[in-house]
Amino acid sequence: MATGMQGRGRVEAVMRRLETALLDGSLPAGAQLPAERLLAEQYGVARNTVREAIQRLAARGLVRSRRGAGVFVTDQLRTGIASPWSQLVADHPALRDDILEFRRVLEGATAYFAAQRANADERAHIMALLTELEQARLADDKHGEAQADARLHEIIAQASHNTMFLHLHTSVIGMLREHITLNGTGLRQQDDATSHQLLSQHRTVCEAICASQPEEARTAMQSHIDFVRTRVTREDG
Amino acid sequence: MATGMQGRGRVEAVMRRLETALLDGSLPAGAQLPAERLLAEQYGVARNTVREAIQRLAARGLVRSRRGAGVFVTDQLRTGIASPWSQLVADHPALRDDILEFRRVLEGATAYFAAQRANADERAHIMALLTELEQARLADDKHGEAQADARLHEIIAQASHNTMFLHLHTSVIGMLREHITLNGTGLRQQDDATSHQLLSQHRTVCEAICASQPEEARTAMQSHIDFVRTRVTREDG
DNA sequence: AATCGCCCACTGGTAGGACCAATCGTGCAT
DNA sequence: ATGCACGATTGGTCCTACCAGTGGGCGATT
Repeated sequence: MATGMQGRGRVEAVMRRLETALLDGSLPAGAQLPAERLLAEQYGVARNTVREAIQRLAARGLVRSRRGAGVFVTDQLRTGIASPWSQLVADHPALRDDILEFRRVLEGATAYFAAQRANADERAHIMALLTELEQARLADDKHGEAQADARLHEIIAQASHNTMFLHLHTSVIGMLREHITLNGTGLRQQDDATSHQLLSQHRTVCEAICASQPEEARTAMQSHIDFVRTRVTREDG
Repeated sequence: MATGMQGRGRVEAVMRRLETALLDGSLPAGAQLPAERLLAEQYGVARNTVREAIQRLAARGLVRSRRGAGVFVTDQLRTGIASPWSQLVADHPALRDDILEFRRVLEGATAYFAAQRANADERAHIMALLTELEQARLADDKHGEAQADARLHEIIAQASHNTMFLHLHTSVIGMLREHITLNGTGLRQQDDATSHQLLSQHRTVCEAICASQPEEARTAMQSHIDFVRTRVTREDG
């Protein structure tokens, strides 16, 4: 053993060394790691240990290994740390269906209670966001459209005046959005027809909420989610 | 090799299988995974492969391994969604209303999907727990009654075949139960009349589920939650 | 000489063995 | 009944061997 690496947690020790190399720039993005056999010899550990350390880094998206070629550093340091769910969502497409199914129930109930309890300010805010969404669509601003969409659902969750719905909304839907932006499996509203339908659905939901019609708000929101679901489930990996 | 696991990505295949077990509840939080040697034999792969898969799960915080003891499932999936709540619900009892309102929606939908998708085993399990609940009541076994009640709701959540409902159930409802038992604000069934009504409600829910009547199951479950809500909100402070 | 194609060294991926060290239940001795 | 020692079990590490893509270099072809 060339190095003074102690017996407790050799895998973690190797992983930390590699992490350090990633952070201090000695292993920049795109670089190729030394061969596993070489790393094992350099660190004075077995190749198994090196492999397990690399597996842990790969699980966090820091490196990516290609059989026959080598292990390469990704640029995931910028994209931030993903929650444990996002990886699960990526690996298990069935989970996406479950989430969308849950979202249908959750957002339906959220719209229901929002229609029941939204105050004047919140209604005004909702309508403002709706017009903002409308203008973003007219301006063909996809990014602003998505942003306004997110904020609209957010304020509706807030208007439900239920902490559970609000928090679950931000965490679950945020998780789903994270997955979408990470993997690029966008339900992308590239075509104008889809975009227009989405806008129309949003308008129906908002009007129902502002007219204090809970049942209508729920069914409108659920129809909206159903529409999104049809757009997202037909592809898949 | 025992299983038909192809040569491409055996580590990932093992990891997915374990993830699936984590998601569908067959490996609940705190449970111990089978021994690595056993998993290797079961999956028809080398122990190295199993270890590397476990390392990847450990890197995401889904499991934690203790030398000499075993590999254990963490509650990362639950805390990822429900983390700040257990403290908040203790500090702000008003949240309980929000939780009960949410629970009404959640368990209603859970019963709905359970009635839609429960298989024969799960239906049998549900009915078995129902009779168990019945006998616990006849024996005046309050503790056993509460236990059977919890397990009944749990298996219903499992029968919904939606991982989101299952995990939210175990986290949110579990948290609520914990809070209830801790603070002693037991809604429960001091008087026989209440206990009898609860049992009757449970029977209605179970029968609707086993008869594949989603709408009836949902309304029955929501009536049940409403009943619980009236019993819990009038007391305490 | 330029180009194409094959081959082999190198890479990660998997297998299966052996041994060490921490843990925990069991049964014996007190 | 209590406490201690032992051993079976488990994860941690090491080793060797072999399989399977990758890619570059070398030779044959044009």
